[in-house]
Amino acid sequence: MCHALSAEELARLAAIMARQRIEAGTTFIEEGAPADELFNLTGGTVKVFKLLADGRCQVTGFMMAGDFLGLSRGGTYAYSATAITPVTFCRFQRTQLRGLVDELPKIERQMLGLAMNELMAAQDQMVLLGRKTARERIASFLLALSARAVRRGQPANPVGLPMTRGDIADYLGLTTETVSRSLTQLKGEGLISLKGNHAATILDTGALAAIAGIEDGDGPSGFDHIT
Amino acid sequence: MCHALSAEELARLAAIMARQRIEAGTTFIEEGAPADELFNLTGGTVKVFKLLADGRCQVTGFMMAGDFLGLSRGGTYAYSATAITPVTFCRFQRTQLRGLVDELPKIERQMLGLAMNELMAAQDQMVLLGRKTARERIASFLLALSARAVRRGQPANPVGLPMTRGDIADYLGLTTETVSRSLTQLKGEGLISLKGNHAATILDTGALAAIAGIEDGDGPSGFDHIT
DNA sequence: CGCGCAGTTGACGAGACTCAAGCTAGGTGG
DNA sequence: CCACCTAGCTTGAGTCTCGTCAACTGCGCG
Repeated sequence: MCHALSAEELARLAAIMARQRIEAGTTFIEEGAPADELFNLTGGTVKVFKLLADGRCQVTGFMMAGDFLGLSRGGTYAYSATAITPVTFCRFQRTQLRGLVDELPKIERQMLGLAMNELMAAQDQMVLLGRKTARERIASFLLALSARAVRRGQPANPVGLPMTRGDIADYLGLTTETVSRSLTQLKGEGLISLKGNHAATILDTGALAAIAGIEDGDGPSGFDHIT
Repeated sequence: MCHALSAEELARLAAIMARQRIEAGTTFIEEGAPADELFNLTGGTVKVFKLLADGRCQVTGFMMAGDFLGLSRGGTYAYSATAITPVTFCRFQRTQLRGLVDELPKIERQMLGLAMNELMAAQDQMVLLGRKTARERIASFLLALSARAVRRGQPANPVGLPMTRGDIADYLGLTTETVSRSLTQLKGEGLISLKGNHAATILDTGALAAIAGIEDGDGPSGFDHIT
């Protein structure tokens, strides 16, 4: 990231944080609960989601190492978060971080960058949810996961799918059955192959991108600082 | 807003900005164009949208006075923006604002606040697009507009609808016809009344909120500073 | 007065959801 | 080491909501 913190600044951060590890399946943020803490993921994958009164679920994102969690509104968390693999994170008291931020504006700049990137991802997701077909959603999803892996210095293939089909469905605004059918269809066309339930290989990136709508993955990557 | 700028700071901002007025229908930001400028709306309503290759459109938001525009990625705008009423705004050169931000961290804090609020709105919209029925989307939309009006010190009713049915459809992930049918249906049930094509009155807020899923409008309002 | 666009209404069809069986894989215990 | 067990996945059949296509209405403006 372009405005990295200095060693001294990192040390100050370290002073107020606690490292922790939780197992898969643990819900460590609940929408509506008092928002006292912030989390910075260091490993594993987390699903962030919101529920409607009747239980319908929308996953708003899958978070990985480096992502921040704990967005709040009116003193309570704006969403729930559940580990879908074993997860490690740093935990901060909101009040402590607030004081630190006053002294280290750089933190604010970093957070602004993270927020902007999330906002752009959210807008891409709105296009997906509002206007794409099931097939297009699945293609976009696979490409986005692959692109994210590359950005993290991992190979583009195979694409890890730590979440269940149900989680994918709740992320893409579909049902488990439709996710399964679409994956099977893409496999049948030779565009992807599936390795067990939690990995896929993209065999024809071009064709998949054409289906997805050509915004190849999450998009190029970072935002340009300031709005 | 909680961290307002001082008069001196506002004056410094004023030095690098230009006020402007554009008429309805003008597209003043185009997705993919070089992102040299930032915009701060002072009046009117703007639709922000993204297009797919085949012309499908997703409106990601309707912006009003006080909102910032100009999010970019890789040096180009991440979305398009079109005035749906006559619009006034302040225009900044990105390069100039960047220099100013280095001197006035408060600006960054304000932008972080705006970004966070937009992010929360985007997450609510993802729930709407991914999991709500047409009827629920329309109910949510009307309540959100009404709540936003109240937040701006305007009456809750009637709700102004400056955009066309097509714009509403592109915002809610529906078609013009479905928007029209849903509005007619709610009117038939006595929950709302329609005044011409560009205003609605909410007659039964409770019933509408029950349909919408009870996150009454945009939600309480502001975020709590820091993630 | 009439043209034109926005909106409404209707008939029909398609894509995704629901409900219901089977199937697989990974983990457990014998 | 293997058989079982169960959650998760796949597949199928039928349904329904919403999209598509088309006609009509009504308002605003020249």
